[in-house]
Amino acid sequence: MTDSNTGGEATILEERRRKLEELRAENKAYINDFIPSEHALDLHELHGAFSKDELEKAQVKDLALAGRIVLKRVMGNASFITIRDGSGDIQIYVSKNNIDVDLYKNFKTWDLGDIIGVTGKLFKTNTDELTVEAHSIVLITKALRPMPEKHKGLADIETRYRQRYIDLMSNPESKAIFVKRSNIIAAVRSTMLQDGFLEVETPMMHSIPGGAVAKPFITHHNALDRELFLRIAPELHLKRLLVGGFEKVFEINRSFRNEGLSTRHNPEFTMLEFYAAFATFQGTIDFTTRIIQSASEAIGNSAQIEWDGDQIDLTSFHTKTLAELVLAENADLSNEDLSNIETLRTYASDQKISYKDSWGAGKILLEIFEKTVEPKLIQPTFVTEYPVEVSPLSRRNNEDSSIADRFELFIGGKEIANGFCELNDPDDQADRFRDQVKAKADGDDEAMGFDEDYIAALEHGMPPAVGVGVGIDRLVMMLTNQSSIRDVILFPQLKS
RNA sequence: GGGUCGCUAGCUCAGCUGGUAGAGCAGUUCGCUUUUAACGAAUUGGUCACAGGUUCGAAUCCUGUGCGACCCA
Repeated sequence: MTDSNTGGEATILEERRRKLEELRAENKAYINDFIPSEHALDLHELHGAFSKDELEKAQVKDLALAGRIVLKRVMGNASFITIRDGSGDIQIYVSKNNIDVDLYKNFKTWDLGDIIGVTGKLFKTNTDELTVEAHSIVLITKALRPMPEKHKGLADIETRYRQRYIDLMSNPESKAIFVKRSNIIAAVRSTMLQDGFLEVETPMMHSIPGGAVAKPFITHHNALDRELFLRIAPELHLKRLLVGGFEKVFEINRSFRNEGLSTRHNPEFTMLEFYAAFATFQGTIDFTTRIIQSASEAIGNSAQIEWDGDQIDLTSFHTKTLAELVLAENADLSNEDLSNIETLRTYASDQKISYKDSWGAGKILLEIFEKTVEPKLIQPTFVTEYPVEVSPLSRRNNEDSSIADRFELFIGGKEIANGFCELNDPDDQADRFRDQVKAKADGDDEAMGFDEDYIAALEHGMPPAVGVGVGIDRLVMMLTNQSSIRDVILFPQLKS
C-alpha cells in the first residue's frame, strides 16, 4: 500500500493497470467476441425523430453497440454514460434494474476512454434524448491512459499532430476533416474513372528524379549498392505509359520534396496527375474544373465556399494570360518590358523581388507574377501562356515558340493545379534537359537531370497529350476551409 | 534563414511591478434511480520545456538551446 504520489499521471496509470489486472485474473481483458450490430449514427437517423411514446411502442430492442466511454454521469443505482463509436455518440442508460448488482458496482469503476459493449433497447429520456437502455454491458478494452479534458478536448496543437489518435478520439471536428478528405479523394477518383481514365501505379523510387523542379530525398538500395531518389513527381513515368499505348491514365499518390516544413508544405504530399492523349487544352481546363466542382459537391459544400476568410465562387472559373495579369497589377510595366531581361531585373529590384543572375526573362517574370499577382487570385482563375523557360516539359505554342501551352489554376491565392500540353518532340525535350543540366551545374539544385530513357521513349513516338497535376492536400484544405496543411494530413512531418 | 509570441498537474488554463505553485476537468473515497459540462462532500497530484546567469530569494528578470504558432525572406 502506497500513499505517496497519488493523483498524478503515474498514479492514474497504476490505478488503471490495477483494474486491468483484475480483468486479466478473470480472463476478461481485451476480449474480442463482442460484435456490435448497430452504429450510433444510424440509430439517431432511424429513430431520433420518434417521440418517447412512439419509441416505446416500436420496441427497438436487441441492439448491440460498442464504443468508447466519453462522458459519465454515475449515480448510486442508475447511470448515464455517453459512448462514441465510429459513427458518432449515443447515450447509454445503465440501471441496477436491468443488470446484475455486482456488475453495476464494477461498472462504476470503468473509466473515460474504456471501450465497452452494450446490448439493450432504445428509449427516450424525459428530456427527449435517444438512449440505449443497457440489458448487458461488457468492458472490451481497458484504456490505461486518460482521455483529454472532456469539454474542450485536446487543444495543444503539437500533441494533436504528434499523437493524432488522441486528437481523433476526442475532437470529432478533426475526425470529420479526414472523413471529408477521404470522400474528396473518392470523388476525384470516381470522376477520373467515369471519364475513362485508367488508374495506374508508377515507381516511388527513381534513378533520376524528374518531372518537377524540386530537391529530392536520397535513399540507398543495399543489394544494388546504388543511390535511389524518392520521386518528386510521377510525370515522366506516366507519359511513358502514353508511349506504350495507354491513352488516358492517372495516379493519385505521394510525391516527396526535400524542402522545409511549414503550414503549407509537408515533405510528402499527395497529387493527382492525369494524362490524356489527343485531348484539347480547353477541354482539359473544363475537365479540371469539373474534378474540383464534383469533389466539393461530394462533401456537401454549396457552390460558395469560404477559405481563410475569403468567399470563393466555385461556379465560375476564369481564364487569363500571365502577361495580362502581370500588366494589370504592375502599371509601370509595358507589354514589351515583359521580354526585356534588363527592364525586368531593374523592376524586380525596385519591387524588392530577389532573383539570381542566371535567371532568364521568363523566370524573373514568373517571380514577379508570384509576388504581385498570385496572392490576389482569390476566385478560381486559370492562368495561361507561361514562359517556356519555366516549363521544361511543356509543348511550345504553335504561334509563339517562347510561350508554353500551359495553365496553372489559382484559388484563394494558392496554386491548386498545373497542366500543359505535353512536349513530345524528343529533340526539343533533349535540349530542355540540357538546359536543366546546365542550370544544375550553375548551382540550381532543384533543376532536373537528363533522363535518357525518357528521351528514348519519346523517340518511339508519344501521341499529342495534355497532362495535369492537382495538389490533393491543398484541394482538401480549400474544400474543408483549413489554413494549415497539417490539419488535412493525418500524420504530418514535424521536427523530432 | 530573420522577427514576434508561446511552453505551468494526465487534460484545459490562471499565476500582477521577483517573496511558500492555483482553479476546473480527469483520478481516489463517500452519497445520489431520467442524468446530460450531472450534482454534493472530501482528497490526491508539479524537475513551472531544458541549460546557464542576476538576486538574500526566480514560474516571474537576462542569455542560450529545444519544440510549436504567427509574420517576413
